[in-house]
Amino acid sequence: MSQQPYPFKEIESTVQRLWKEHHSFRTEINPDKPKFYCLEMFPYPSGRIHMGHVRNYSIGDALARYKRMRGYNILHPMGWDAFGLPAENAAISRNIPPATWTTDNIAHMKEQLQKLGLSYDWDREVATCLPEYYRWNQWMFLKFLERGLAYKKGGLLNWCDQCATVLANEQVEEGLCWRCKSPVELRSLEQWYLKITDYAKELHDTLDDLSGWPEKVRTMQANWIGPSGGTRINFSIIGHPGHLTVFTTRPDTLFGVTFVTIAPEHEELKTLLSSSPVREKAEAFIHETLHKRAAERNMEVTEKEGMDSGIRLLHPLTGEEVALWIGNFVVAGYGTGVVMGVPAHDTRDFEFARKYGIPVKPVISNPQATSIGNPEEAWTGSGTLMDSGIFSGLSNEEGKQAITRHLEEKGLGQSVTTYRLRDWGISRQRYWGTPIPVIYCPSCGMVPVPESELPVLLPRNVSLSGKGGSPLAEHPEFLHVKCPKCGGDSRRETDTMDTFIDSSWYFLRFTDPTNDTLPFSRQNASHWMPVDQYVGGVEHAILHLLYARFFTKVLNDIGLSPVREPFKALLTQGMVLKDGSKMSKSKGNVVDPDMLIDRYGADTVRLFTLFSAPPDKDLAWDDKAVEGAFRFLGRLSQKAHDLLAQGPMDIVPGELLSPALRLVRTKIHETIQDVSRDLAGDAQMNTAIARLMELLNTLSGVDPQTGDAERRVLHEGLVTMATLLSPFAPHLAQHLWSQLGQKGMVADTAWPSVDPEALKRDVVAFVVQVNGKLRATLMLPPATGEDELRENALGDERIQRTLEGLVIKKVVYVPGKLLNIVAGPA
RNA sequence: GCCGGAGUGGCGAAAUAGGCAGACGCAAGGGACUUAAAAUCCCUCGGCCGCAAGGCCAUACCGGUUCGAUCCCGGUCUCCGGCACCA
Repeated sequence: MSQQPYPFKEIESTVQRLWKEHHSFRTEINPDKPKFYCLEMFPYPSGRIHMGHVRNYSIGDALARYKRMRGYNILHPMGWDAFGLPAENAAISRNIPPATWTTDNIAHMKEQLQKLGLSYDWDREVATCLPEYYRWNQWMFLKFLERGLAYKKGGLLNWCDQCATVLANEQVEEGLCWRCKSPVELRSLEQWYLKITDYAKELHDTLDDLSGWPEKVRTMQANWIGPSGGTRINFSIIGHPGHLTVFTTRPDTLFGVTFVTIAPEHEELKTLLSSSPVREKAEAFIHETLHKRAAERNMEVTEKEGMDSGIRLLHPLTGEEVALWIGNFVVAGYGTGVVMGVPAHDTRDFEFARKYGIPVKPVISNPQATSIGNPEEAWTGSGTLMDSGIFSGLSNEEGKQAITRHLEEKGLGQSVTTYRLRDWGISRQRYWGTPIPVIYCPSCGMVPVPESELPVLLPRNVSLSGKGGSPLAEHPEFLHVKCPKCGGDSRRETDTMDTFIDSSWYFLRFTDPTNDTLPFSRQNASHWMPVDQYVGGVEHAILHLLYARFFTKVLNDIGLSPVREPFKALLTQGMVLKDGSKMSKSKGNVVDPDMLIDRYGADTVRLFTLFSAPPDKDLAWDDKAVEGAFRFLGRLSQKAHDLLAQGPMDIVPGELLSPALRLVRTKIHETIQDVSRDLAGDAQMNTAIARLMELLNTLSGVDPQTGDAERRVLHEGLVTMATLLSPFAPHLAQHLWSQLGQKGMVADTAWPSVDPEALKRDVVAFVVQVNGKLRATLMLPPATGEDELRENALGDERIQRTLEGLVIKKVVYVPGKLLNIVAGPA
């Protein structure tokens, strides 16, 4: 038998042509089959695919192909998250229009993906930068506006000077811009928000129902939304009508309040200060604090600073006068932006009180305190209320409830749940995004663009300087427009939308990608939604997945989306590492997928990325280890060649096989069983592939030259191998399938089923232990009973030697598996 | 600080209704074929002791439950990830 090369290039191009001719992966709704929507996170068209993409899409494709063979009607689409900053940067540095840069990148990356042989229905391809897509962003924005879920507000915002744009809180990482890593500062600007906080409770509470999501991601989202149960308490203001409201999780410490602190940027502060004796000083302090804060954003914890505002409040229960301080440590956007200061029972308040000489009043007994008098630190544990009027003597848990109830009865407070989550700022002063469909009229004010005038097209001929400000404001034909209401001269909104909007509903568009009257029809979405399996990087665990859930809920509320949760199951794949860190251009440790495909073929690259680590773990790239996958496919290809070199053969039903060949058949069917089990549960593709390697190891012991029986068993083994391998290395699988005389496409073949006869073994290995330690393995029929097994074990020389001088005290028997003899000295 | 997750050979990793620890692959060593190399094939491959048969130790560490623990329970250490002046 001659040794043959593994002609992967020829195989892969032939098979890819075959798929194209057969339209193998075109999606058609088939009501006779259960549906399965398999989706991988669509890429940003940066120019070239990287190993992270290869891994993401290899995992998704294996699942889609497996489900297809399991008889599901598959939706497996792909598209492009095509708006974003890099296109503008490329335009500035290389003088190419963003649209051209993006389109070229898409063309190139599509070619790369096609070389991998992924089973996408390319007829459903979408690109978010096309008007056919982004007009629906605008349409949805108008729906949000109608429902009061989009609003414009001024305020201090995170500003990245480098990118010349506003960033959402979610896009600030340790004080740095998530994209360019330069420091973020605060700027006062007006911008559009989406009211995601209206959905905070549902987004949080329904996380429990997402049983197909990794625990890790659910926890991350829960922490991000950050619910916190507490009480709002009103403090009236001396010399002013109304009151200031604080939020606290410790109403039990209310009697320990010795001051109240307000955030420097709090909306009411300016008005209150008008009557303050230290107004000018306070305003200077506020100004200084806010600027310092922006500059020090990326520092760990800023030193606590504050000043007495001169304003005085009244304690709601004791009626005592309490000073209102302005403090740099109070977060304006959380709770009410005002906190009560209880230095005796809060470490921050304690630190602050010490620094400024504010009294400390303990109201919760500390069982660990060594002396009465001025404590050395805040006691934040539990204890009994003291010096708390009628509440003294209660435990602090009782105190929380009693004080809150009391405040509620008197109309001085209420029990509430606050969330850390804040509204989503979506305005961007950038060009390459969806124009916000709003017009400003001098007489009518803000006027939404009428639905019939959508899309508001993004003009092509815009000059980009990168110098800040919105580029669309420099484009007169875009900017100047007549008011839709009164026809007067007006201006368009020149901000564009955050690109996270684009990816917040693309999975719905895939169910109906060419619809030109709606973003998608409810009928098509009802058939395919929810996404049964979503696959992507864990870096999107919070932002993208939260926004997508939010959009799906809103679209459900307006009657469009048939579901409230978009993704039934989520698989977050690990990163691809090289030399211990993530592959990146800046580290110079990238491995180019094209080069690998050229050298080893797509099947090898796919197989290796799936084999080398479980999908959810990080994958350490190893150039040498790739060759293991390549060798496996080469040996498999060789084995098929060896068999076919023997010419055609007849099938003999019910043929009696030699014991050795029966064991080979057992292995074939065990492999079917094991691979099926690996893929059915948590997508253990690495072990599934290991089993296929084991099967080939077994098959390589069968020589087709020996006889017809050998050839027939080998044929069964290789046909089985082709079907089981098809999700992972689809080109070679199809090639073997055809070579072995099978009809049609292996991708459309039913997943093989186990022959229970083949699984039966004459003998199995029984483990014999003495005191829990393995001392012998006995090959006996699987049905061997306890007495018989015991007899055999005691007849074994090694067991006898071990038991010498010992008395048997007990024997444990596990049917079909094990015997443990417990023995000890007499 | 709070919340998650993970610690198994030289390396990537297997194995848990508690029952042979290290499947599969990489690397390494030895051998066959070859003028030679590549490719391929065969053997060895957690540590220690032993000529061998075999024995002892070993799943981060300490302890517990059990006939039996990588798996369950309690404690300790380390690493990774997320959030963080959130009241």
